[in-house]
Amino acid sequence: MRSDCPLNYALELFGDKWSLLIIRDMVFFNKRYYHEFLLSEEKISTNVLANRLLTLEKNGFVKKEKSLDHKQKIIYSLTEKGIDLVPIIIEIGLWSDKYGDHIPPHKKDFILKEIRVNKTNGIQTLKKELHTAHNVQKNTDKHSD
Amino acid sequence: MRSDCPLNYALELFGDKWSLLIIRDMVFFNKRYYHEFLLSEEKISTNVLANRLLTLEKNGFVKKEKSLDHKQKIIYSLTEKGIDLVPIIIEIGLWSDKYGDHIPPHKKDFILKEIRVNKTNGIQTLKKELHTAHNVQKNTDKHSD
DNA sequence: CCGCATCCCTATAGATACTG
DNA sequence: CAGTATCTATAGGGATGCGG
Repeated sequence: MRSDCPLNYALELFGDKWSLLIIRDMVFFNKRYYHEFLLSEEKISTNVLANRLLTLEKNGFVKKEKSLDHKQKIIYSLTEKGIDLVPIIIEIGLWSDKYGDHIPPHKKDFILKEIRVNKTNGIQTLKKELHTAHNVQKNTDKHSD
Repeated sequence: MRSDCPLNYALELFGDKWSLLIIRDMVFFNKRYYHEFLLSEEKISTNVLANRLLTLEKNGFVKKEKSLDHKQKIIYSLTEKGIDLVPIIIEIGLWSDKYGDHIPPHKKDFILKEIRVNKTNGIQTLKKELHTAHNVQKNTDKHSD
């Protein structure tokens, strides 16, 4: 660690170019499988994805388990610590909404929709949803590539 | 750009290990001079600092001007776009407050104090302060190294 | 198939010494 | 003072291999 500043602490844990995108995929697009993350439009490469998932797990943001039906499949899900990154993602989304003039409006929907939900129900609703997400199979929202 | 996701957009602009720390130094510790940034406890090196300040300026987060009294000195200050990163920093601070158990409590003060100010007066107060910061010489808060 | 691991190569980040 | 120059280290892309 470079310092014990709280901001620096966070940046060293998830302040890279990929971690929050993986969290985004899990929270907003219900992705849970390795190959699903590979399909995102940022085109993460396999070695980087494997490395990020490992360090995210090591640092307690993500947990791994084997699928009950297909035992060769691995399910990634968020811990509470990981879900608690959502308010940060939302603030970033608000900032991008203000300054990312070139961003197609429909691309902002997933995050702006979450802001509305968050304002009325709070992040608790999201936590409940995500904590059951690996038990109950949900219709996976299409990630609009 | 890897994609036009709003989150990715933001990450490509300031999602590195240094940019937000420089913003932190400007917002919370009133730093404005090149050498002041070098003194921060994370020990940024000169080339990285120069590079970050340049790209932060290019991307409209920071503006440069020459000091009126000492013309060889360059003053860095935040634009509105840069100040609007504060809510993001605050959310990160809240997260670190929850999960950074080992962080010395007094290290959290600068950000928790800002949260209180933000909740009562909002970020507007901060904006007014910072917009006059390069005109009115303020007692520079010591960055607690 | 699925989830990586490995290898190779390039690009960017960063430490240190030095300069206009 | 505010950076460059130079060199080194790490991150990352792409292809491929490999165990379960």
